[in-house]
Amino acid sequence: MRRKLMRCYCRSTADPFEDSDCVCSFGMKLTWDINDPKLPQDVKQYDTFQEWTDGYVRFIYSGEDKNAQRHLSGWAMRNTNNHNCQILKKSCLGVVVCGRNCTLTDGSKIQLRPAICDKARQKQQKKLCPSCNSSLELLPCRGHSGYPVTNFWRLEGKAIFFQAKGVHDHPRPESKSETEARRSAVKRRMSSPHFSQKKRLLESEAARYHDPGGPFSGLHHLSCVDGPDRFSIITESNFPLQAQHYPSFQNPDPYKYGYDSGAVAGEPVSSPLQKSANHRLYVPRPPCGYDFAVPSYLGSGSYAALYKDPSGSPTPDSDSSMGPPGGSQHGASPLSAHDRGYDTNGKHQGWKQALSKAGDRGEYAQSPSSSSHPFYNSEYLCRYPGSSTGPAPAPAVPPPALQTIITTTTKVSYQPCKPAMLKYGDNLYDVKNVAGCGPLLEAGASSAYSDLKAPEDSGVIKSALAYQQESLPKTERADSLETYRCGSYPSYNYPERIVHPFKYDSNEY
DNA sequence: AAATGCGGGGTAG
DNA sequence: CTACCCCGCATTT
Repeated sequence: MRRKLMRCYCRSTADPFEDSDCVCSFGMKLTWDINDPKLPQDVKQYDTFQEWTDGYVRFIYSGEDKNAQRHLSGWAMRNTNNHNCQILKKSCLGVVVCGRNCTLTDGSKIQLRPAICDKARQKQQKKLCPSCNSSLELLPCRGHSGYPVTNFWRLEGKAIFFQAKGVHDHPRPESKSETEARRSAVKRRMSSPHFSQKKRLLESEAARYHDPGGPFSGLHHLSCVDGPDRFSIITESNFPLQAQHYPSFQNPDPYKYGYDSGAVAGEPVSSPLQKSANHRLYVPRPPCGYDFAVPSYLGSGSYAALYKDPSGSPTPDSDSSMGPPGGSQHGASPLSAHDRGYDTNGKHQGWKQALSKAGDRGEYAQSPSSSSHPFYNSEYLCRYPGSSTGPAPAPAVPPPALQTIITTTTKVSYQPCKPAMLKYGDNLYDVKNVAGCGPLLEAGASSAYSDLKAPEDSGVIKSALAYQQESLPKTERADSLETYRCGSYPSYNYPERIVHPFKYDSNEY
């Protein structure tokens, strides 16, 4: 095995980040790309699991982390074949919303988690909005140059490397744990003796999910009449932002508790009320509060405002749920970002795209937009803060503008499964020693890591980071450059969305 | 029934 | 070639 250089990966990376006080994630401190033939070998510090990653971030989790092992994500990610058995690629399905973008009395929105299974998703989309009865619509994710945001997972020795590319341009769906919790709750309910009776009641009053006076009146959501997966209601705030302030995942696995328990995941600690409180706090969302990723575009209110139903068009195809770019469906050509009125997308699209490209592997994008692109300069957050409100017609132009600076993902070594040579930059590495499909570098590289890729990260990440930084308390723009390598902070991403699983009494099931 | 992964195939730039 | 997407199949949950 040829190790190319530094043994201690840490050393090779920027040292400024080595300090423990650095606010960046450990993964972001290191310079690596999921596609690198060799990843840092001697990782001694791992990041805490991040449920809601957004933007161009990288994390290195412990191989012991259950969530990482399951390749979990709060976003609805589905497996995508990248023909690379060493790297698991997953792309975002977006979020299912009410075709009319109806707003509940409490101002919340319905934001369902798209079913991962194509078949299930089709079914899901045939259901109607529990609140207004209009058809549900799948908002595809197009945060990565018009394509869905992608997440990459790679097991390397004892570490699980995670890399995300793209900035979600849609609200967060109900998290997996929440969905599960809700389902189980429903199940319990269904089995309960009183179920039938209740069901009847619910049905007759389907319309009043949110009774203002109820116990949860302070919260946002309603009960769903349709079934567990029917929907989750979320406050708009859910969207971007705030989450990060939520200190939830500090421990290595805290997250898992959420999953395992019936409790709403992620909110280990708070009671419904509390959540609510948090929620509200963040709602107004300060322009600079998001984790980095997304932006502010959606401010709470904004999202709502923007998303007006256009024609109420019935849900478009169901199954196409996925494929945006192909453009075929959903109108979604990248540009058309939804004609559905979901302007949000459009607005950010431009920059996002720029980002995305840059994000992947590149350096700063030269594209026009890049220069001014929010992601590229810390001004972004503040600039677009309320953008939601603003006009911003976004150039919904797709990828065109960007130049391909980066290669997106899956690129690299494509032959992982077969012993062969990995091409890296200009060099070829013989990987035969490395097990074919096995842990690629693990064996061979025991200690080597070629620090090659730098270009991309720098650019991309930087921007992303800078972006993230905004959300950090003291950090200033100036710092961005310095810290750009840092990723989102663990404690940040946390969904603040509140959902009341138990309120979903619905019937089905 | 769904979620997950895998891998063959096809398409577009 | 690269980067995506679609599909079916098998395995878990």
